[in-house]
This record gives sequence, C-alpha cells and structure tokens, in this order.
Amino acid sequence: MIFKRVSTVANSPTDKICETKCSDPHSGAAGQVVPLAMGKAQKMGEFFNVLSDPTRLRLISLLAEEEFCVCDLAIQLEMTDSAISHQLRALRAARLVSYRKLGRQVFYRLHDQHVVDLYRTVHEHLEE
Amino acid sequence: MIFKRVSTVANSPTDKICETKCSDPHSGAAGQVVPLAMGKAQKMGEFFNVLSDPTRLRLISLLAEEEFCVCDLAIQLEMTDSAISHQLRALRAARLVSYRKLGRQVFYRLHDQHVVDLYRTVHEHLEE
DNA sequence: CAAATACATGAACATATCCTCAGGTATTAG
DNA sequence: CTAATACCTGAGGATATGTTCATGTATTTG
Repeated sequence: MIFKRVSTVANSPTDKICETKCSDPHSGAAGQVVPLAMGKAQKMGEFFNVLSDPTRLRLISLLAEEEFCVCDLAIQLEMTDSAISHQLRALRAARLVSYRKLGRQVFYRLHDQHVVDLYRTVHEHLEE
Repeated sequence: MIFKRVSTVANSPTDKICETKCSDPHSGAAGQVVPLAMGKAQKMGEFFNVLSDPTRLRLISLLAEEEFCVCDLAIQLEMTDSAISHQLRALRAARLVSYRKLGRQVFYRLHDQHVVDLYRTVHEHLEE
C-alpha cells in the first residue's frame, strides 16, 4: 500500500512526499485501510470522555452496587451536592444513568449493565 | 444503609442532613458500599482520557489494521506530521502503542490486543 | 560536505472542562 | 402560610487539552 500526497489543503506547506510501503504489500485481498470517520470518532470520543473524569468514575463505582440519591452520593464522595449534580447531569446526557423521583429525592442507578462491564474490564486491566 | 453527615470539611456550609435509606436495607450480608479510591479513579480517568480524543481514536482505528509510519498516518488523517506526532506521544505515554525505527522512519503499532478489543466493543455499542 | 527527509518537541493560543458560588424550583414539615 | 430540605442550573475562574508554528535531531541522498 503506497500513499502519495494529493495536495491536500490541510497538510503542511512544504510538500513532503513519503512513499512508504507500510508493512507488507498484502498480496492477498485488496485490504485498503480507512480511518474511522470523523463523525464516528467524535461520538466515540465523547463517550470515552464521560468516563475520563475521576468523580464520574467514582459515582459509577457506587451506582454499580446500589441505587443512591444525590445527597448520599455527595456525602460518600465528600463533595458538594452541586458538584455531584453537575456530574450526574453529564452521566444522564450520556445515557449512562437513569433516575426516579421519590418525594423530593432523586435516586440514580446505572442505565444498563453494559457500563458496569466496561468499568470492570478496565478496572481489572489497570491492576497490574 | 443510612448515611449521616459527620461534619466533613469538604461539604457545604449549611449542614444539611440526609438520612436516607438508599434502596432496600439489604437484609442479608453487610454490604457496605465504598467508592473507588481517589488514586485509582485518577488512573482510570487518565486511561479513558487517552481514548477521548477523535484524532487518537482514528489513529487507533488505523493501527488496529496495520503498522504505519508517522508520515502515512498524517496523510490518511489529513493532518500535519506535528499534530500526529504529539498524539502518538500521548499514546506512547499510555503504553497503548509501541514502535520500531527503520532508517529515518518510525513505525507504530498497537501495543497489545487489549486496546483493540476495547475499541471494537465500544464501537459496536455505539452502533444503535 | 550540504540539502532533504522523517520525526520530535516547546511555546503559544483557542477551546473545553470541573468546581464553586449564588441563586432557583419542587416537595415536605411546622 | 413560612421554613427547611433535596436537587438543579448558569455564570465565573482556574486548569487542562489539541492544534499550529517554529525549531531541533537523526538519517539518508547527492
């Protein structure tokens, strides 16, 4: 597979040319390699971004066990209700949590097991 | 499980008290819930943070298929060598990629299959 | 040798993020 | 009714992030 500069607008001014055979020519089927589309990369990045914050991960770690109201979450993480509420908002926007209102309290839980699986997988992966 | 404010320093000035029975009392084994430790949450967040950038995800999507040199990666993503190099640095720091030098070129590849699995899992999860 | 190539790096700037603070809404208690 | 509680939200400020630009290093070519 040989790549040649095609005078793309986005690239550097000095038109360098790198004609490289990156890895074997792959004699077999025409294995053209195409990067993940911009839009999909954006969406995927936003998903991972939600999981990139320590506070949100700690919230997930709690909600992976039980359902909790905002106040108790704040107490356990030793943070203000406001900070927790802001983060829960982010988790809601990402559809990672759902909630039910009971009187003046709001109980949050993880939206599905999918997130827990991902959380646990990475958690184990980092234990090395 | 009942939580009571213990006059933590970090919390809001007005000492509110939320004595809630969050979910059932769990009659069975004493299931105390403890949040993920700060340090671990930080590490885990940093890991996900590396995967939260569209450019880095597109790089991973390419490297999941083949080994590539920096220049070709830049061409395929239509970005400058510099931008790509900066991102590869982040991927290196996270030990997600490894590389080998060949002449004046540097060929990058994914460090292990673990990342690819994670990438594919989330990729499928977002196809809904 | 000098010039070109492939890549790395630091500074700088625009943007994004997370918390705090100061409110605001809704429900419950007195 | 008013007061307190539980939660939400917008603005503001400190910090983090990603790209560009300029420059530096190492290797190859002429």
